[in-house]
This record gives sequence, structure tokens and C-alpha cells, in this order.
Amino acid sequence: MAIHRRPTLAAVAEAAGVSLKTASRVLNDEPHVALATQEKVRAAAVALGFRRNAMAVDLARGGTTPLVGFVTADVANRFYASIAGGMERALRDSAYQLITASSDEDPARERQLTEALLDRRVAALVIAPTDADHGYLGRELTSGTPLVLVDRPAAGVDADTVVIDNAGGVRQAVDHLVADGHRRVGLVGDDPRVWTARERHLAFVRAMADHGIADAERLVRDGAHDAATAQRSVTDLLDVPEPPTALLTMNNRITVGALHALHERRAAGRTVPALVGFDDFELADLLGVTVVAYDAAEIGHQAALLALGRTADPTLPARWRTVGTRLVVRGSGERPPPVDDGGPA
Amino acid sequence: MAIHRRPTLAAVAEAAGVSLKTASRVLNDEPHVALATQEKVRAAAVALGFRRNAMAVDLARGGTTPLVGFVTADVANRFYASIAGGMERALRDSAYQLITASSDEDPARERQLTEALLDRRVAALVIAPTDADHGYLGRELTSGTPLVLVDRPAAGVDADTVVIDNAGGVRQAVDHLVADGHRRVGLVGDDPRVWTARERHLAFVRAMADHGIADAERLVRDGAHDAATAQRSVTDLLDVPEPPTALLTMNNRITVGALHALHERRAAGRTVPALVGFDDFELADLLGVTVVAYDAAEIGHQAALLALGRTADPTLPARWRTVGTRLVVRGSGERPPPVDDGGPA
DNA sequence: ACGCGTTGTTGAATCCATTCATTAAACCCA
DNA sequence: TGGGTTTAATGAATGGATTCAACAACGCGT
Repeated sequence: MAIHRRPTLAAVAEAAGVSLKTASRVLNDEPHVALATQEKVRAAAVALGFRRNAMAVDLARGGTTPLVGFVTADVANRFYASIAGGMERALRDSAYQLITASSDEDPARERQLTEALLDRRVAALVIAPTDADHGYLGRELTSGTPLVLVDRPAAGVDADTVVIDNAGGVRQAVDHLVADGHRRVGLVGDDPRVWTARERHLAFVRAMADHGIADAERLVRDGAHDAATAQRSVTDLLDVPEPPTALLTMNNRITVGALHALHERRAAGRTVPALVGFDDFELADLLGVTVVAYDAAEIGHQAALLALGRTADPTLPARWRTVGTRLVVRGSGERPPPVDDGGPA
Repeated sequence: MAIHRRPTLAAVAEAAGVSLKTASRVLNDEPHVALATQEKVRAAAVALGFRRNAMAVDLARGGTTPLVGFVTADVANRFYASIAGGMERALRDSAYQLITASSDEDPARERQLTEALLDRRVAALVIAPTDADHGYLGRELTSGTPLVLVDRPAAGVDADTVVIDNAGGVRQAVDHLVADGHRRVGLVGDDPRVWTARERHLAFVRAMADHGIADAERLVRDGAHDAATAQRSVTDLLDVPEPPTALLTMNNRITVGALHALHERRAAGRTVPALVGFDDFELADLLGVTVVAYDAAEIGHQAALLALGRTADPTLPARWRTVGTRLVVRGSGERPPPVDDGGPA
């Protein structure tokens, strides 16, 4: 009963009593085939359970696939998943289809996956790069394959890139807190090897300086890479002399860690600083957490457009797209500083 | 400077002054090539920026790819993303690589993607099926390609399947609540077209009956498909005569909706029922929500193992794997019923 | 009956790299 | 030094389907 070997087009042609080429014509809806012949071929194809071999098709059609490859740092991460979703939707109406592979934050694996997809001749490649050097993504590797980087630019590669407006987002947060009277704002940031962490850190110091606060560095704690370490950083930061009256947490893992720390603190009857987080997250509304939000799917959307554009015209110069942020006010960012702390430090 | 057409192996062979076959030997590390020749070929390959065409390789090697395809209902959904992560890790050490495509909950698209992956001759296919009929996934379509279904079985297909222990999870929750004295437990469930929703619903009624509570159906509200509708269902359910003293919410979206409803209710100074949710979620610990948790990555892990096993031996009978659940106690599920409500109804 | 465009169908070449069968040279030892 | 084995390298066939060029057959106007 079961069909054990996939029938080839040749088998279909033979069964229908026509040439290979004629069978090919029919199954590609090409003209110049008599109706009776068409039906014979179609019947044979169905009877044999024929499915065309996409690899052979792509090979014969000039060697490129209708596939856009996406190398994500972590499939299970909501942020990258949203980017993938945005790409998927943007490609929906095109002839292209998205395939995703995950590097699990491992630079070696990222490179391996990238090369595998390139070897498979994807029409375009979108990468959410890890922090390693990406010099290998040079022209001699991609060799004309459109390349788009998302979230972070890759060191040593001049390619299309889509990033969040990190500086703008941080500035919105800082402006908001300062407008409420905060002068001592603490920053809890990610590992500075991560490009976005550095960007946000720098933007923070600049924004504070623009408000006349020069020693902002004093209240910066970098290097939190998960909720647990973030929680410790926050606890430490709140125990320094002249502690911050407001906190800026630079991604959602850190925000979650901070929430745990503040939860403990509140349980201990101590005062709790204002909090603004970078990245929105589920239940942030329920918890009343003010955040700098952005549309992750939009990053994917833009990336897909850039990739598509470049498949159409590979000679385009490298382009750079920025996805905007917005401040979502929910309460945690609107706690004013204690009155005796409001003045200049 | 830029290389505009990828060099073929033939080009490398020519540049090195050897035959095609010899070049192939070298680049596949096959024996019987003089060291000097090897070096010539390698040099030529590097100089030309040669990358072997994976499609041609797979075609020549018998037509199968080292790829396992995963058709997910929604890339951006945390649950499916975790499954993908689990598969990825399970395949890490094998010769296979995972590629993912998203159907965005659209049955037509799911079928299209499935066929596209099949046409690409993936070594195995894992599908998180939508609720549509999957009769099309019969032998004549997959034609020997190993097929694994995750989270839900597919109607009309006898294939390897990995599911959560839905009945066991529901029973844990019910037992827990009943042990605390609850007799009137409300169920807020997903659209009954979803298999898991039906499973959990049935298990609930059975578990309640086993505790001598026969009219459990009275407090069941099905059909919530997102947080907003779930919120309304909960609000309605708590306003019936003899309302539930405890709530069971059947997935994380519904739990979130319920939390919103309970939040409002508490803000209005009204009493709040106990709550146990199916599915764990981020911040559930912070919010003190008791849940029935399970390891989504484990589903992917099992699925990958089944797929791998079947590529090794396609004649295996269809197997069924169940991933266990555990109750995570965090407070919301341990609110006892009001004293005047505790007795038999 | 001739010329000409259209329709139906075909065989061969192509895509890229692999496997199979073979030839040619080098090497070992009696 | 001749027979046998190992090593080096090659040409042709294979995989599945496409594109290109060419060839009959057909209709039609004149």
C-alpha cells in the first residue's frame, strides 16, 4: 500500500506515455499541451503520488531557492521570535518563504548555520548576530547573497541593518524621570560586550549630561545577563550612599530581576525607587511597569523589505533602518523622588 | 572585486588543473589524492571563494537532506518557541539540522508549508497541527517521510505524537483545590475546537466527579481564545448564583485574562477566588500564581528523538509520548473557600 | 499546392556535485 | 623481473527537473 520510493517526473511521463518535457510542461502550467495530454499526465501524477523535487527544480532554475534564511540567536527568546513573526508576515505575499535556524547564542554555531544556509543558496540571509566578530561575513563568503543584520550591527561588515532607536528610547526614559524631579538615576545594564548594551549606556550618560547631571556613571551597573544577576545589581545599587531615586533597566530580563528586588524591598517596608524598563513584556500592564516599548515585529518587517529589495537589486548601497520607541506610562516610572532628595545632589 | 557568480566545483578543478572528480575527492577528504594535488585544489577553492552547493550534494547523495522541518502554528508563541528550542538541542549532536516555518495558525498555510518542506525532501517533519483536518497527511503525501505531531494529535493520521499529560495536569489542579475544601470550581477553557481544550475539559469533569461533584459542567466556560475574552468569561462566571470559590484557567493567555479580572475585582474590594492556571508563565512567581507547569522544551526533545528514530527505521509502529506536568504552588491556588461556602453545595 | 504562423512534442544540453567503473602509474616481494 | 596490490587520477553515468533548439503536424489564406 505504502509508496516507498518517490516517483520521478520521468516515471510520471512514462506512465502517461509522453516525454519528460511534456510532463514538465503540464505540471508547470505551461502552454502548448493538448488538453487530453494534460489530463493523462495529471492523472498519472496523482496515481503515482508524484511530488516534484524542489531541490532539483531550484538547481535547474539557476541555483537559487525561494527561501529567506533567518539565523536567530535564540529561538525561544520572545524578542527574536517576534522579529521572525514580522519577517514571516512581510514575506507572506512575496514568492519567498522564511526558514529559521537558531544559533543558541553560540558564535561558532551561528557561523556554521550561516554557512549551511548560504550553501543551500537561500535568496537572502537575515542574521541576529551574536557579539563575536563577523568579519567572516565578507563579500567572499556571501558572494552576492543579500545580507541583513537585525538588532545589532556586525563588526566589520558593511551590510543592511535594522536596529531599535536605542538612544532615542533611553532619552525618552531619562527625560521622563528627570521631568518628575529625579536627579539620581541608576542604570542596570546588560553585558557591555553586547552592542545594544553599550549603545544604551552611552545614550544614558549623554542624556543625563544634557540635563546637567555629569556624574551619571556613578550609578551605572553593567554586566547583568539574567534576572538573578540583575536582582543582585539592583540590591547593591540601592544600598550605596546617595542611592538612586529612579532606576532604568535596560532589557526585559533585567527589568524582571529588578522587580524581584523591589518586591523584596517593599516587603521589608523600605521605600522603592521609580522604575522604567527598556523592552515591554507580558503582564507589564498588570504590574504597572512603565516601559520604553517598540515593535519587534516591525524590525522583522523592515529586515524582510531590505532583503527583498536587495534580491531585486544587489547593487544597492548598504542601508540602515531604525525602529522607533515609545514610552508607555503605567505607574512605576511616575513615583516622584522623596522630597528631601529632589534638589541638586 | 566582488565575486558575482559562485564558482562551481568544475571551475575549481579547472583552476587547479585536475579533474572534477579529483577536486571532489579533495574537498570531501576522501583518500587517494597526492598531497601536492590536495594543496593545489584547496588553494584554488579558497582563491575562487568556492562553496559547495548543498542542493546538488543532497541530490547526488540520494535525494534526502540532513534537515528536520518543523511547522509551527505561531513562531512568536512562547510555547512553540520552547518546543523548537528543545528540538534544536536534541538535534545538536546529530547530523541533522532544524529548520522552522510558521503557519500563523492558518490551516491552508500549514498545508502549503508542509508540502514545501516535503518537496524539499526533509529527513523528517514535525508539525504542531492547527485544528483543521489533517487527513491529507496520509501515506501518499508523506510517502515514507517520518512525521511527528506535537501538542495535539492530527485527526485522521496515525503518526508519532508527543503531547502533554493534559488529564494528569488537570487532575493535579483539581485534587489540590478540593483538598483545600473547594467544592465549586470554575473552569475557563479555550475554544473547544482545540484538542487540548477538549481534553482538559473532559479531564476536569471526570476529576470533579471522582470527588463526588457531579454538576461540574455548570461552572465551565469554554471558548476563550485570548486574554480579553477570558477576562469577560471570568467576570461572568463569578457573578452567577453560587459562584465558584476557585478557578482553573486552561492556558496562559486565559490565566492572564483571569488575573486582570481578579485584579479589578480586588480593586473593587470584592473577594477573589483561588486560581490555578495551566501553563507556567514569566513572572508567575512574582505574581504568586499557582500553576500546572510542564517542560515545553521536553516536548520538542521527545519529538526530535521520535523523528530521528524513525529516520533510522521507518517501519516502526506509530508511537505516543506524554510529557508530565507538576503543580507549582505559589499562593493563588491556596486561598481556601469562604467558610460559609466550604460545605457541600 | 505553397508559404507561414501556431500548436504539440521531443531529444539533448544544463544545473552541480556525487558515485561507479576504469585506466595508468607506482610499489612490493618473491 | 614479472605478477599482484596499492595509489592516483579520470571519464562517464547518476540524481531530478529545467531550458533551449528543433522537428512534425496542423490550419488557413490564396
